[in-house]
Amino acid sequence: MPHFGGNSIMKITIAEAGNHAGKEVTIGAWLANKRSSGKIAFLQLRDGSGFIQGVVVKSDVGEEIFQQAKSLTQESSLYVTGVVQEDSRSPFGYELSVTGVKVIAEAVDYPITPKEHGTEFLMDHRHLWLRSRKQHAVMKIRNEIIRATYEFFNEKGFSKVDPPILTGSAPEGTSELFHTKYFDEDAYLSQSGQLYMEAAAMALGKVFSFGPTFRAEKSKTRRHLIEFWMIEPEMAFYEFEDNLEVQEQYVSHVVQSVLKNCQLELERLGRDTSKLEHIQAPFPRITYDEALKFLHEKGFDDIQWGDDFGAPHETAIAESYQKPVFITHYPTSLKPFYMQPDPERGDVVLCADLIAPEGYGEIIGGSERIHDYELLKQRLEEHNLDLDAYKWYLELRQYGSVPHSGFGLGLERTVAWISGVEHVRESIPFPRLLNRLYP
RNA sequence: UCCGCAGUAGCUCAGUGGUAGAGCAAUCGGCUGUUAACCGAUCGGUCGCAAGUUCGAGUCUUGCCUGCGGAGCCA
Repeated sequence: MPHFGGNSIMKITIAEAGNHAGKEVTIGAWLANKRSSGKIAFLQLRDGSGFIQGVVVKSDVGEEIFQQAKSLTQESSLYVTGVVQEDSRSPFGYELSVTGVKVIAEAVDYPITPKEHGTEFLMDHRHLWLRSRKQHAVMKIRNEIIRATYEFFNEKGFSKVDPPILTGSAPEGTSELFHTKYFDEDAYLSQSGQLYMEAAAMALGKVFSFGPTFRAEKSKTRRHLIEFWMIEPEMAFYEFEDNLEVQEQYVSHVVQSVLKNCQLELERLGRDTSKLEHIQAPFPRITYDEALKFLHEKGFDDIQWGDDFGAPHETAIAESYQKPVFITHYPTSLKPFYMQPDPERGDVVLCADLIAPEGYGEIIGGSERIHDYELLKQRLEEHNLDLDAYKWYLELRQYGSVPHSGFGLGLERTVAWISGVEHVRESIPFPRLLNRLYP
């Protein structure tokens, strides 16, 4: 028997295999799948860093090790020792010529077999489903998007600021909030950190947040989660147009980073990368009025000025562009109280939604914020909001108010779009859905 | 909440009123380059739950439960 984990054989990860070609190494791994014949066996190994095939040849390892390899069960954990071989037949470029296998823990009757499964079954086994090649690839892309986000904002001089998750008042009156108790008081789970980020921008200039948000909406579509993650930048002295430029640069940077650093993952997902390659700033912009005219020309007669766009409308608009498209200057009545009116037209606000291509819907909502104290107070009253609860927010306009803008990007929709997965439930490790709180 | 579809073996499904089926998984055997490997055999069932129609219900009717797809709302 060969030795395992001893001093003479280096323990490496699969991702590092290319640096050890021709050398004998040990890999801690799980058995994703296996195939075998009378005299050769193929072990599909994964260790989180990647996937590699182990080849066990009976005439090389002898009867005992060969029989052991043949009897391994799916998802058993192993220390596999072997020689790293460059091999053009492997999509990864390398194989492991196995010299020995040590079982750490045997897995009996792993539920997710290498065949097709339904959504309910896979979601019930989400804790195991994450191990599959496709889900692994989506999680790696999610991680790359997060990494590229920090990189982008750090390079641009932003500071990361963390708004609270437990809040006493509703940032927006529209969405349903999760209610909880804060000792004897009522409290709500945050559905946006924006108002706090505005305060932070007055302290630190350019800031961004990255955290979970909660919407108790009975939404049941491929674009909705109950708990999802948002990136919310807020910038002092940035006006409407400055805001759009940050957004298109940020989204472009994220897409290009994934293209550069996640090639294997995109390939494994079968993503058509040609549709991502030209995602470069600037992005097209159309106003709400222009979008409405376009929709009427397309034959949508179910919508008139002052109505919000539905999913079919957004998709129709997105389909006529190769890039994400900004829809700007929505009617004031459709948008939250804090958005700055267009100085040339009081009935629309300086806002923009960014609609992703290929039917993934709105990935960003943003606007210039009202910085005039009297106007903001008036809007709060118009929306029947409690002035006491918003006292601190109004004070931002009393002490050195400046023009400022910001936006919120929905991480899961962005992951789903870039990965090309159909549903946002696959773009977060443990999705919280209308009828699912477990696992 | 509304509209539509579905629930049969561990998984994916076929079975439209007359003996409960297939592929995969599992178990055993065969196979020296497999890529959801393949070939042979074995094992595997409260047909979502309840009531009804019928000589007879997986199949038809009603109610309920669960899930999926979409809508509204939103990122």
